[in-house]
Amino acid sequence: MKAAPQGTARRAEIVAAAARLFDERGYHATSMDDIAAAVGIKKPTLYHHVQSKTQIVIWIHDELVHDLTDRLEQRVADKLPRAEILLRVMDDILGLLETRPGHLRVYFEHHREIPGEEGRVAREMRDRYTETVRQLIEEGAAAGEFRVENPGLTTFAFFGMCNWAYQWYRPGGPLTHQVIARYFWQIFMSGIATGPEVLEGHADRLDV
Amino acid sequence: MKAAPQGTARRAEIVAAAARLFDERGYHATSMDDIAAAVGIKKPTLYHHVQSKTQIVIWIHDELVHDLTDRLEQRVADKLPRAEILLRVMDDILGLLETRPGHLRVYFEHHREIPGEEGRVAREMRDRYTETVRQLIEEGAAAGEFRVENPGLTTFAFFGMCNWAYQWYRPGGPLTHQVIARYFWQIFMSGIATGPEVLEGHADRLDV
DNA sequence: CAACACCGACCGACCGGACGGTCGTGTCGT
DNA sequence: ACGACACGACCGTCCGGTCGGTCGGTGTTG
Repeated sequence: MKAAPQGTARRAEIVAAAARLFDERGYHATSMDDIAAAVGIKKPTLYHHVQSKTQIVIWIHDELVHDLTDRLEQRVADKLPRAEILLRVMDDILGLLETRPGHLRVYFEHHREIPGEEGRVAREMRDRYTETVRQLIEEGAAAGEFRVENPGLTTFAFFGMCNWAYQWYRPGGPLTHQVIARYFWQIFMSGIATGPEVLEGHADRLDV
Repeated sequence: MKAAPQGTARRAEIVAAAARLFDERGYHATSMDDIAAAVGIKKPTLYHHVQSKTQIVIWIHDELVHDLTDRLEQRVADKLPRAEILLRVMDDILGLLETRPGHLRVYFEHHREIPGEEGRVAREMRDRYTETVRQLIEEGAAAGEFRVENPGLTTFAFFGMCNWAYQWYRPGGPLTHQVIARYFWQIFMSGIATGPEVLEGHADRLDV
């Protein structure tokens, strides 16, 4: 049971500061003292607002996963074209790198640190998100929109493109997340080969 | 009575065990005691073979980056078709998930823990690898093989697909890394859309 | 072939420091 | 006078790393 959303401003501040520090220095290289200092308070005061370090990770994780899930399910409910939903999913994820800096790294690299029941729930939420996209792709294939042999693998390729961005994307660059999302979506939809002749010949023997 | 493996063998054993533990439990959740136990020795003996925990990370990192770089540059020197080199790069990376389990996670998530000069060199090696692929893509574009507006972004999309695999791929599944590499390469080259009509209409207003 | 020096692999016990977390207390605004 | 917010001082633990020493094998020397 959690306290009712009371010190919401402080809490948001703490989550944002922690996520940024975790992103920059790494989770284990960031002490509770560091987080407190970043918010302008001392450690015991930080513990007045927060139960544990793990709880901050859980907050970061939950904020992200709810944000993403809400948007995705709204679009599915609105019955947007499948290809467009995929485009927007990419944009959602890339956009988070600007609106919630640091959150994605925690989400991808530290979700395993959430123990017990809360960890189970957290991982369930991510699976649900992935599964929704997988179904979208599968339905698109059944409808003849997509050429998909293995929906699971295709989903992994899809998420790989945009999820990987947390490793290199930094806000403030020349390209907005909207532009990047559109670009990746184009590749995912149409590929980069100019013609079939580019693909011929080298299909065999990957073993050597 | 059992003949203790000597010198380099021990070192390889340590690197392999450490990488596997780092992958399973996380780097910071794995103590030097754990690593020692996994090799069947005690901590002081481990330190007889190893300078520091950081050094193990460096070893893991270097093994991987040299392995990848050697293969890639050999293929460039052999003047294989560019599309085929890309296919093989994907297969190299996916293959490492089997031949060097755990190494990729350390490579991606903990390279920032290598400090000072050695960290600089390590990061230079990765950049060189990425840059080689980027040039390959750029040349392919100039040669009319690939349709590429932004080679840098295209490279990120390419690596995203295969690098992300360390998050979900587990050896022993129904699909070999060769099959997955081919599959991802197909998507990267040709996309999944069955026709241009799938792409039309939803190109504007990503802002909302 | 003994006596001895040397050496690499090995380990029990220990150190120093960092870090997550707590306690008791003070200080406001209401 | 009460709760929310703040803090200095402190605790227990864990962990990277070290110290001093044992053991067994391998020359080397008379």
